[in-house]
Amino acid sequence: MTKEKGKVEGERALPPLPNVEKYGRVVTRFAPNPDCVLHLGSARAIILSHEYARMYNGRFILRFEDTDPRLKKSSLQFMDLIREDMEWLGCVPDEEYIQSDRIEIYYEYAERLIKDGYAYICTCKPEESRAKIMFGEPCPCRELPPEENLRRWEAMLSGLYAEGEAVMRIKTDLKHPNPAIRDWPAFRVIDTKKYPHPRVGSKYRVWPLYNFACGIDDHLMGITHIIRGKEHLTNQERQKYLYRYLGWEYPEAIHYGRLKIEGASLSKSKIVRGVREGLYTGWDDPRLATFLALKRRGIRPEAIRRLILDIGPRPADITLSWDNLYAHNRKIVDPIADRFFFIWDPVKLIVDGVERPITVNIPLHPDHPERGKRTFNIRPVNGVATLLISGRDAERLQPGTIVRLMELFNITVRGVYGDSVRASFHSEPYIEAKKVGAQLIHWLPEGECLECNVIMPDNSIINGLVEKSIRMAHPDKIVQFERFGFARIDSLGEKIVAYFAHK
RNA sequence: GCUCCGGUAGUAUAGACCGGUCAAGUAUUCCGGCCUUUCGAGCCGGAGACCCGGGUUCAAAUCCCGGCCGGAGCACCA
Repeated sequence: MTKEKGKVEGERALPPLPNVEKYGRVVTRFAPNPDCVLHLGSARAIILSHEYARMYNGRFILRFEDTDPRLKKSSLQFMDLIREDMEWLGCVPDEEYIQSDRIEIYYEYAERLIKDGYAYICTCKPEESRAKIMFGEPCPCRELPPEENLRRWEAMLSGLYAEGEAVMRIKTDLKHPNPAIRDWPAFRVIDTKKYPHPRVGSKYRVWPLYNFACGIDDHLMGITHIIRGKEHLTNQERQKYLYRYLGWEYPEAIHYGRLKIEGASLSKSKIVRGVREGLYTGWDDPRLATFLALKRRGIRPEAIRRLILDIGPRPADITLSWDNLYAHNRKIVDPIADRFFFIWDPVKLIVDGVERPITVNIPLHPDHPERGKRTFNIRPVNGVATLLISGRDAERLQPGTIVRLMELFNITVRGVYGDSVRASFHSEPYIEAKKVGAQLIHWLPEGECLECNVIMPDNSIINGLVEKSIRMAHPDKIVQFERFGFARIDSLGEKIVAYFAHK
């Protein structure tokens, strides 16, 4: 093993995959149930699987596991949204499969296992078989000869059993110390007249369970390295029986720990329910940790990728801090975000002693003057200029202090009169402000600004005004509102709408 | 209750398989300084961690045992 874990530009290299040399080519997969949009919780499986495939010049497969038309119903809409999410993330699969297309394949293997005496059709009441298994005792069905089981299987397929009346189980070890491993269920009956599958309707009424479909597919698709959460550890044990009976070798499996992010729920059912009930504004509600929400807030996919690479595949449970994501994103976004003045909670600033009109040009980016400038015009009336400053700054202006209006001039604060702040022109050069250590604040000329709503991560709205040059931007652009934070321009209509990313 | 998996600074991660070079590295966060016409970025410095108790050993973050804490599974869900 190499001692140097080559670090590229602050990006952590992933630890090597086990036994790569055993396989001709690394093949990984991401296998979601399309019953929700993707979120940060899925990021680890997707990005790690994709990254490892890329690292070893292998293949990355997307497999939709839509085998529950009843409880965890999938939908075509989610399949499309998942594909879009993955493309946005930069994890485009080399191949795509959908399990509801492969039902007949699963049937073939089911039959083979029954014939070989490794599986049986159990027609006991669900509670009864559960109890027997807990005690490690066989039910009468388990002892039936393969021919009888085959007959029952045919009956299952032809619709002779209703929901709950028959289930196919894989024989394992009834004395296994972990009851979860004992004779696990592989197929059940679903009344698809009542619960039609979104893709294949009521074509099938016998549906494979997770361990069967997943186990068969991982082998058939040549998956060499399975990367998934450690909640699947017992599933691995279950599936190993399947592999033994079929004479297959189980792939390498990496089980990473549970990922949480402070303050956000990564539960798919809660997200789906919340959106359906109108608790959230949609899949991209800023309070959610869905990729759609992160995207809308101006989090770049590359930041998510770096975060996940940072975290790696270790099995310890972790709770991420948003700061961690923001730090990555800031590094990506800071060099490209144009700067604008945004005044929240605006307060009038009336400055006297301004003898002539002034036009100032301020670079769109302090480090990249070549990118252009924005222009402001101040037209004093009888030596009095009316500007706007943020309420938070206004509160802190003590009478008598000198303050620099960024890129404009220095003022001496007189005091607050009514709802406006009064001040007098002090001097123009920046050096004067520097000499006295004056505070720098940003401003807008009255009449040269547009209304702007910034949607915050908690879905609250900050009302304010933004300079008219914001029209130079376009929707989806990430900008920095100086002394406020980074935000993504959402729309440039009558009223400007932006989503706050982070400081 | 049963089965399994974890526990390094506020957060995340390296080191653990193959004990010493780890009085523990890195990123972020926080604090201070420099720089800068942003409370942004950059640069420099600082603070901050091996869950606890035993054992093995010349030597333990690393191996073993016990405890504590956290998580997952025990569905005719995935």
